[in-house]
Amino acid sequence: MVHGREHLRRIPESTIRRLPAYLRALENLKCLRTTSVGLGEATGYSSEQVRKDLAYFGAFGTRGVGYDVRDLGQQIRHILGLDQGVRAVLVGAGHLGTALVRYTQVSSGDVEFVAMLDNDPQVIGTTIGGIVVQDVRQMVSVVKEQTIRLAVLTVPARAAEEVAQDLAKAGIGAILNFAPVPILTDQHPPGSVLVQSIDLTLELQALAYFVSEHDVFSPA
Amino acid sequence: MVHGREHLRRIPESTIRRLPAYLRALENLKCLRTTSVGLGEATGYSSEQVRKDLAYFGAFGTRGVGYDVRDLGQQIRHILGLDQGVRAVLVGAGHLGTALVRYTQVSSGDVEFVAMLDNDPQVIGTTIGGIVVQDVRQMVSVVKEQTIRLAVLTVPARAAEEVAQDLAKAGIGAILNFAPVPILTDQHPPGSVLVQSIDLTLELQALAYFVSEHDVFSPA
DNA sequence: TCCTGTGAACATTTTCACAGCA
DNA sequence: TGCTGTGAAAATGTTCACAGGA
Repeated sequence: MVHGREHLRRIPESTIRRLPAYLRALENLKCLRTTSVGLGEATGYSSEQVRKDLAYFGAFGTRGVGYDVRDLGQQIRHILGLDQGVRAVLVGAGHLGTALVRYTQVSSGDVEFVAMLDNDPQVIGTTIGGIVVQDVRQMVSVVKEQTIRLAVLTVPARAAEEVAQDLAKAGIGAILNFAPVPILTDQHPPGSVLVQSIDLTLELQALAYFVSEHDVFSPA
Repeated sequence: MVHGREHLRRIPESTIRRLPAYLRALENLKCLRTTSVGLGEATGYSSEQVRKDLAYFGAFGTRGVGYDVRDLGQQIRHILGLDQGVRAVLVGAGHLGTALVRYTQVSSGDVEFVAMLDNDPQVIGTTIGGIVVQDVRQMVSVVKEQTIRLAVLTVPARAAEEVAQDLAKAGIGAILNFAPVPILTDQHPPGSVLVQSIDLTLELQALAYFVSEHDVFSPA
């Protein structure tokens, strides 16, 4: 017989990936209450999707009324673990890395970059967005000492795998990889480090398919 | 009765999104032939997935042997429409936009940025990565005259929706949106412009969930 | 024998439809 | 009555298992 955690049905990954969008929509709302329809319109998802996603974690709404904006925001922040504060490190302080750090400092609360690393002596020691760039050879100790759980990787493709393996050894929890190459494809055990890759080239090439009007089955 | 295009079963979107990864893997291969297992290892997908994806478009392999690297590359390039050349425009020549253009000039063939736009008089007229930044007010004519089908949007959130609507009016096919806000959520007709959003803040917040060890069901 | 191509089984995700509570 | 919460149905995507040609 089941007891305790009846709620612990597996949460779909796709649900988790939508929660931050709901959170942002709530933060942008001026009013005190909203509905699943309202949240759906603000995020581009369907109202059923919103209700189902939220219901995985409990009954946050009031039937006939809707959701309390402030309370639901706190709930989602708690679910995501943002209420604990999340520390991140950027590895590769080139143009892209610099832009990304500046960018998140403006728009994202709750996840904070606490360190930047590079291997270029010209860059090490400079301050970018209020953070002093350190030598990438310090990476393992920086990650361990500051208990950093998230890494954003903006190093050249040739360096990505080695850096990723070192991050794994340092005990990082997840890597957001911008290098145009798959990393950590054979982990032991698999999945101990979560890798999420964003690859501009691949995204653009996929979009090319959808905008091209040619016949795919005509001879190459 | 069905005749002609028997092959025109619907292609899964997820298949399309993997094709560029296969293409890159093929381009990095030194040898003349490979197999679905080889392509799987190079991309991180399963060999069954590779075979199924490719088989949607025809029989490109040879049983018992595998795939011809050069030929399969050409086939995928053709399927994606890359063999026609794809022109893209960047809107928002700030730090992030600049980094992205430089980045793709290095790593991505076949999709080419042919124009950059901004609204800052200080930036308009400057040359970035060999491209002269033009006034964003020229956008519609630039897109139409150069028959640009892809746009990358790196403008501030408050400007994103307006720019996106203008891009839609100009007849753009797809937008890769980096602004932290949903765009074109109510199109008429829906789906005439394909929108793909990449939102660093949302990605980081989602990863926060997977790396946090707290109990989601404990009180907030 | 080797590796592709593919129907069938399985898994996941989304949408539908409505019961149930304020 | 209005809007949430939720099983059931539908759609989508992945893995399995093997038939079949080189």
